[in-house]
Amino acid sequence: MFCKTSKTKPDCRHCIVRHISLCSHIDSSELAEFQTMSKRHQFERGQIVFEQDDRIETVFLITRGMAKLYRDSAEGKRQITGFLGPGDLLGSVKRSAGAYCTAAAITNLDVCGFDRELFSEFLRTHTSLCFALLAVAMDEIEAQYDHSILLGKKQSPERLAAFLLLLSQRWKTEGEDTNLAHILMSRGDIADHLGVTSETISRTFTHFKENGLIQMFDKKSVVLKNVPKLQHLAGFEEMPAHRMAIGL
Amino acid sequence: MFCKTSKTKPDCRHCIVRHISLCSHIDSSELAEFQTMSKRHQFERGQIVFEQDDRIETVFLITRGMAKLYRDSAEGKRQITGFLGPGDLLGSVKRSAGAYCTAAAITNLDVCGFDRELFSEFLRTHTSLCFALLAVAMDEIEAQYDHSILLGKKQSPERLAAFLLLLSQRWKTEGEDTNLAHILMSRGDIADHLGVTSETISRTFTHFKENGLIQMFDKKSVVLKNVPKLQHLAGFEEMPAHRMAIGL
DNA sequence: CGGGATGTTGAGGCAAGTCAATCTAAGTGG
DNA sequence: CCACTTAGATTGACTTGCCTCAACATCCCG
Repeated sequence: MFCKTSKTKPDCRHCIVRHISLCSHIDSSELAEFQTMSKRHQFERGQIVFEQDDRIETVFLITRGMAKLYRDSAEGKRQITGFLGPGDLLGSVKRSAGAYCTAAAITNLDVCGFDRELFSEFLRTHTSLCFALLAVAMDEIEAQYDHSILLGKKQSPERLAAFLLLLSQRWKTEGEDTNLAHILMSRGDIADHLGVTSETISRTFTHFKENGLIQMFDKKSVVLKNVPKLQHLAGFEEMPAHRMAIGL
Repeated sequence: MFCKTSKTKPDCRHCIVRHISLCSHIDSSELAEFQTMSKRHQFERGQIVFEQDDRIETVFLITRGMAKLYRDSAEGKRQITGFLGPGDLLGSVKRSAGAYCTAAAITNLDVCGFDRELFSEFLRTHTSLCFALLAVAMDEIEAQYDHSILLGKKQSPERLAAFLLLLSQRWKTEGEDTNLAHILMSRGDIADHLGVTSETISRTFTHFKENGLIQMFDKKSVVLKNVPKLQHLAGFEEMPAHRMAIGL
């Protein structure tokens, strides 16, 4: 794996994701032991963290930046199963077998790496953390259910509306206006996530602009001008809640 | 909940799903304690086990029959997130909040019911079971990834081929030919699972018959006549493995 | 043996895909 | 600093797979 490994020792106590990640379930007394297992890494924008069917040796906890998870089919089609940000967990604890997805950094990425075996062993001896991870995994299942509904039943405007609302809620920076969405991924990535083509994403964006639903200063930041209408389009009764995600 | 509760005491040691369910991770010494928590129930074909947004008080382990899990949207669209059979777990351990999906019996259904709180407590005190359930949850996430790929990128013949192969592998009865699939659900259910209409399912079935891919004695049982071609259509490099599923 | 539910087949329409031509933005090197 | 390159985004014209609506067939169960 070609990534920078930082020389600075990690300090879990003052970690930026201490309270928004799985680590919030590790109490102070056990934090020291947990910390000794971790190594900081960095990946550059575009770098592959691990490839589908690769054997997973390390699980990563993202502290900064964003990654995409995808699987390519034999015919060259790509489905992006999700995007992961700060506080999210990358890599399957369970399997010594191959990774299900490829993980790639879409921005520069800071992560905390744990040897999979050690992490797994830590889980087996710390029931509360294991239970917490189980809860995260179940949230992930529900999130995937949501995505199945989106892919199975919604048309493209509904899909993009749902995606924009989700973006604006997850990963919003402290104190920032809730109706601003930073689009860190390309149009093609959005398309591969929402099960449409990038052309359709483009057309839907302009359609939203023409109808005053959104406003765009540049291609990477969208202001949601009419949240209720977007929510109605998306079929959301309320705003999606922030959650910890996991990517396998 | 309107369901029959059996008078016969359950005997976990000789349970039909003892070795193909989560219970296989409970060793004999702890089985007695586990057994005292369980109550057998039966649901009739068509009965609702729990409704979406219902508070979950009981988790069920299916011992016989099949259930479907779905969520209805405000506009009356339905997405079936999965089908569950013997050995599969029904109901979220984690949440005291509402169920994500509605669960309905599509055949007569025998289940083992556990009080959610008790089950959750048992997990917190039995790390190996908790870890085993975590592994099941991660398998479920991967299965949902697969389904996202199906819904996001595949056309209807590919979808149906994948579904038939999955059906023939999961829930196959002992010693039965692997290329026979029992279709316990309706065409509409298949459609709502695969993100198409029931008409499209019908048309694709006849298309498969005309091309010698399958043969049907009646509407409920399909013989896979050309598994390699179906696999190629589905984009499967190998047959899907049996797994324990979980439905929330 | 009827009647309601479920499944099949046909005809026509439309949302989104495909292909292709621009437009834009971000580098890169002279 | 500007010309050149390249990747990504947008827009348009055409095509298509699936949906919709509707008619008909079949199954199941009292």
